[in-house]
Amino acid sequence: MANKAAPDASRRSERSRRAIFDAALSLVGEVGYDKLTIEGIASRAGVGKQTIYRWWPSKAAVLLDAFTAGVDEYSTQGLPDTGDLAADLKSVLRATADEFNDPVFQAPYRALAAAGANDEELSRTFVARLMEPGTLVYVERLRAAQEAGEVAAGIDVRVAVEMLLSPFSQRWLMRTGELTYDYVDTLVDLVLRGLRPRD
Amino acid sequence: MANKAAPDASRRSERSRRAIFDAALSLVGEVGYDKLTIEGIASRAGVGKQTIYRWWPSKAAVLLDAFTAGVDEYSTQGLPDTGDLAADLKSVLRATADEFNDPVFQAPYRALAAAGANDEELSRTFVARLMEPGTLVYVERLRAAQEAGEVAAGIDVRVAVEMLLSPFSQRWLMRTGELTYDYVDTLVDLVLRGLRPRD
Amino acid sequence: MANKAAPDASRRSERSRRAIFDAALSLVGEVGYDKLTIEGIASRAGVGKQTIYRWWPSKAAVLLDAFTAGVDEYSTQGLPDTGDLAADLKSVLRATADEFNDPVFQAPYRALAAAGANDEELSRTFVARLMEPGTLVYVERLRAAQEAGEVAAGIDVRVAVEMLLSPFSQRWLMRTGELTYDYVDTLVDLVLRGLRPRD
Amino acid sequence: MANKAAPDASRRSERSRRAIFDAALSLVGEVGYDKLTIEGIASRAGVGKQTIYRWWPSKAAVLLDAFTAGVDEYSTQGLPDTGDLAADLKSVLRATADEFNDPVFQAPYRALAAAGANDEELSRTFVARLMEPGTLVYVERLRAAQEAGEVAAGIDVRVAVEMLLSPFSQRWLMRTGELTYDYVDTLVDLVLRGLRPRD
DNA sequence: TATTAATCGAGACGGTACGTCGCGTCTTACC
DNA sequence: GGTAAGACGCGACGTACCGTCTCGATTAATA
Repeated sequence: MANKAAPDASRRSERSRRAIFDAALSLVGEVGYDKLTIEGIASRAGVGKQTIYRWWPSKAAVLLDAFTAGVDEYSTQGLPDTGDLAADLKSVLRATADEFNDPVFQAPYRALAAAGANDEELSRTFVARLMEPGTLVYVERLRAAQEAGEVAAGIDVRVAVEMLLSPFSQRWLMRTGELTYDYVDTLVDLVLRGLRPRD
Repeated sequence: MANKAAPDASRRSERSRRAIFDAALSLVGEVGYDKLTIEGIASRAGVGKQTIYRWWPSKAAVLLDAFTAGVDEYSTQGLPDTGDLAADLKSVLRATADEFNDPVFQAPYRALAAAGANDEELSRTFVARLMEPGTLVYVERLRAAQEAGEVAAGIDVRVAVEMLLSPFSQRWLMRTGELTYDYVDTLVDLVLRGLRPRD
Repeated sequence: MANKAAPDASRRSERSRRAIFDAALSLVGEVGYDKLTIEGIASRAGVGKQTIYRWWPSKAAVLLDAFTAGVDEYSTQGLPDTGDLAADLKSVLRATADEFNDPVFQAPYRALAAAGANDEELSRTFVARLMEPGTLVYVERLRAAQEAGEVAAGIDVRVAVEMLLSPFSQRWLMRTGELTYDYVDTLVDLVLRGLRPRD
Repeated sequence: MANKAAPDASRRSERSRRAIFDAALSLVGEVGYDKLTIEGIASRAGVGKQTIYRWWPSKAAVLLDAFTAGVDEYSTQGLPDTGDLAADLKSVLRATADEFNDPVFQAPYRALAAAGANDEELSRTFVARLMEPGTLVYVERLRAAQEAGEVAAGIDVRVAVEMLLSPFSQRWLMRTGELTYDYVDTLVDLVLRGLRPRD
C-alpha cells in the first residue's frame, strides 16, 4: 500500500528533528499559522526542506508533533482527589484556564484545532494525542465520585465531562468570552448541580 | 482618511455577486477550504478577480457572506414554547443535528469555524452573524422558563445555554462523536437536571 | 494542438522583455551557461519567474532571443566586392575572428552552440537565426565570383563556403587553435587555391 | 598538498566501474545529456553515489571515460595507403559518416562536444582523447602524399585536414545537412583540388 | 589465514533550482 | 465607473539532484 519507500528512521538526525520543532513553535507564535511556511521552518531550523518533507506530510503535522513533544513532558498524573469534588475540579480547571490564556500556548493550539476542522485525519490525531488524555482524567475523577455516591448513579459521566469542558474550550476557541476564575467556578457549580444525587 | 476609494455600491453587479456566492459554496464543497482559491471562484463565477477583491478582503469573508446569504433565509423566529421545556429543546436540537449532519452545510461551516480560530476579526463576525442569533433564542426560551419557575432562579442562563450547545458543537467540530437523537436527548436531560429548582 | 492557452502578446511588457535580455546576457558572461538559472535571470531583471516561463520554454530560448536581439542590429549588408576575392574574404573573416575573440560575444555564443547540440529544435533556430545569414553572404560573394570566372564553374559553392567557415568555427568552438589573422589568411588562400579555374 | 586523500586505485571495484559505464551510456541514449544525472547512473548501475564521486569529478567526466572505453577498442591503425589518395580519403570518411549516423554513437558524442564548449578543461581532454587521434592519421596520410608529390609542397597539411574534417563535423553537430556518401565525395574532391601541385 | 583498513551500496543531510500555483495589484478594452 | 480578462512582481509549493556525510557489510592487500 505504501508507495513511498519509507525512509530509514534509524538514521534520522535527532538534532534536525529538534531544530524543526523549535523553529515551528517559535515561528507560529511570531507570524501566525497562515503565514507559517515549510520554507520558513526549514530556513530557521538550518535544515533542508526535504528533511521536513521526508518525515512529515504537512505543516500541520509538523506543528502537531512539535506541540505534542513540548506538552508530553507534563505526564498527566490524574486529578487530585481531596474528597471535595467541586474544589478539585475548580482547581484543575483554573490551572487549565491559565494555560489557555498563555500566548505561547495559544498560537499552536488554535492553529491545530483549526487545521483539524478541515482535515479529518489530523483531527483524529489531535484529539487522541492532545484532548483525549486530558478528558480522561476528568472522566476518572467523576467515576470515582459516582462510586462514592457524590454523583448520581445512572449519569453518563462522559457527557457530564463534555458539559464541563466543551463550554470552556468553545469560549476560548471562538473568543466568545474570557476564561476567568469566576467563569470556571460558575461552570463547575452549575454542572455539579446537575450531577448530585437527589435526596 | 480612507486611502482606498470606497467602491460605489449602487453600481454593483448583483449578477456577479450571486455568481460569486454560488461558485464559492460549490467549490468549498468540492475541493475543501484549503484548496479554495479566489482565482478558482472568479473563474467558476465567470468574473474578474478584481470584482472579488473590490468587495471582499479575503476568501474567508467571501465564504462567510456566501454562507450567511444562504442561511439568512431561515429567519430565526424563536424557539417553540409548548410549555414542555425538555421537549422544546430536544425538538430544536434534533433539527440542528440534522442540519449539522448535512454535507452541504458542513464544508463551509467547518471552514469558517476553522478560519475564525486564527483570525480574530473574522471570528467575531462569524460569531455575531451565525452563532449569536442561534444562541439567543435558547437564552430567551430559558429565561421564559426561569420566569415560569421551571428553572431555578439565580442560575446564569447564558452559562446554561453554553452547557447545552458547546458540547454539541464541539463534538461535531472535533469529530469526537456522532450527533444522534439519543445524544441530544441525553444532553438535554442532563443539563435540565441541573437547572430545575430544588424542592 | 496548442494545449497551453497562448498568452496575449499585445499586453506584454516591453520593459520586462528588455530587462530579461540584459540580465541573461550579463549573467551568462559572469557565471557561465551551466550556472545560469531562470531564477537568477528573473531576480536580476526584477521580474517574476512566471514572466519568463510565460514567454520562453527554456533558458536556452531566452538566451537565444537575448543574443539575437543584440546581434540583429548589425543588419548584415553583404560582403564587400572590391574585385579582389581573396582580399574581400580575408578582411571579413578577420573581422569575424575579432568578434569571436571578444569575451562578451563568446559566452552566449558558445552556450547556444552547445545547447543546440543536445536540442534539435533549438539547434535549428540557432542555425537559422544566427549562422545561416552569415553564411549566405559568403555564398553570394562566391557565386558572383563564379559568374565573373574567378571561381571554376561546376563547383558547389555551398560546400566551398563550408570549407572556409567550418574550420574557423570548429577551431574556436573546440579550442583547437587560435583565430589569428595568419590563420585566416592561410585558410582563405588554401580554399581559393581549390576554387580557381584550371588553365 | 593534495587535501583530498587520493583513493587507492588498487582496491577499486572493476565490476562497479564497468556497471557505471554501461549505465551512463545507456542512460544518455535514453534521456539525453541534460537529464542524465549522477543519481540516475548510480541507481541503474546498482552503485552508491559516492563510488562515482570518488573516481570522477562530474557527469561529463564519467561519460567521457565511458565513451572512450567503448571507442578505444578500435585501436586506430592509420589510414590505408593504396596509392589513390582520393579513394583512401573517401573510403575512410564514408566509414566515419556511417559511424556518426549511428544513434548509439550520437548521444554521447554530441553531449561531450557540447559540454566541452562550456568547459575548457573537459574540452581539452575531449579533443586530445577523441578528436586528435583521428585527425592525426589524416595528417600522416597527407604528409605521405606530399612526400610522394601528390600534394603540393608548401601546403600546411594541418589546415588542409581541417578543411576536410571540420565541414564534416560541423554539418553533423549543427545538423546543417546530411552526411551522405555524395557529400563526402564532393568534399574530398574539392579539398584535393586545392592540394594538387600546379603543373 | 586471519587481520585490517579502504571501498562498497545505501541513503539522510543541507542546499539550490526547478516549474507551478495563487496572491493581490495593475492595465486594457468594453459596456 | 464597474466589469471580464489576464499580465505582472512576488513568494511558497513540493520535487529532483547536487555533493557531502555517515553507516554497516564486503573485500582485497598485508601480517
